[in-house]
Amino acid sequence: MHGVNNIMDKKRVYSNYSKSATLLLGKAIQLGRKERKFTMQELADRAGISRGTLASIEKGDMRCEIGLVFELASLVGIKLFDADENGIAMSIDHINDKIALLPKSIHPTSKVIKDDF
Amino acid sequence: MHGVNNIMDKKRVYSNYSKSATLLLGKAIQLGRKERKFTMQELADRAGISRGTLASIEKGDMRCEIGLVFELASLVGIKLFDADENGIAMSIDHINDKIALLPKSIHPTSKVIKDDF
DNA sequence: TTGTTTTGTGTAATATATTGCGCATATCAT
DNA sequence: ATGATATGCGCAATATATTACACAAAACAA
Repeated sequence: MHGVNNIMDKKRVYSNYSKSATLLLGKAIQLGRKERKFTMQELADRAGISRGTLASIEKGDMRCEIGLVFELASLVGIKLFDADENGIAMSIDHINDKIALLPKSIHPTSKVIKDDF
Repeated sequence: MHGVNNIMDKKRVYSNYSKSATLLLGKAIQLGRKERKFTMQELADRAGISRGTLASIEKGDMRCEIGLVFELASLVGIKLFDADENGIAMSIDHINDKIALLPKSIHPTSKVIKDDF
């Protein structure tokens, strides 16, 4: 059960930026689906999810699994990240390289050093 | 409870593309966090989530809420959608305009018309 | 090295998402 | 207009994520 009334149901707070991003992605999925003449049921079946979940995602629901959203985006041909020919795997390596150059754990005293320039 | 053994725990299937995208985003969040000298606990507190969830997200867990992932990305300064790229980077209004031009519901017979060119 | 803090990992309890269903409404093809 | 299908939405049951906690190991500062 949720709260005693609907007002108490929401727990988290999201920034407008991430809300817009989620809504945009949902709308893009809906657009891609319609461009390809997929029924909500058809696309949901292809993604292995229920029609209701697809509806939530297209409406920009923040609480859906990121895996489902990205999978749907992939199914309707949305390029999630602008990557070069080698794809995003290469970007992951690149990010790993940059992470390797940073300290593996962050300690409180090291915070001061950063912002002096 | 999950399955009797770990083999049965996984239920969904994801494409390599969306797996890479999720991992890339998690790594980018980790990189942004370290660049800003944030402890995992600090960033988790700012996002209002637990340290364990942040760890899952940074590892590229597909089953986390998209709202949390996007919120974290926003907190460490990741631009989720490049403004003028052709991928997802359309405005919500623009996408709504394009959706309005398409039929509001998809019917089976209309499917044939699409793929003739 | 020594002490301190971060990080990695696992667990049970709780919170929440997802599902499958039914029904009403809207939309489309004819 | 009529029939057929898609969509919107609410519900209870189930599946899953998230949390809080504890512990060990690794990383860092001095």
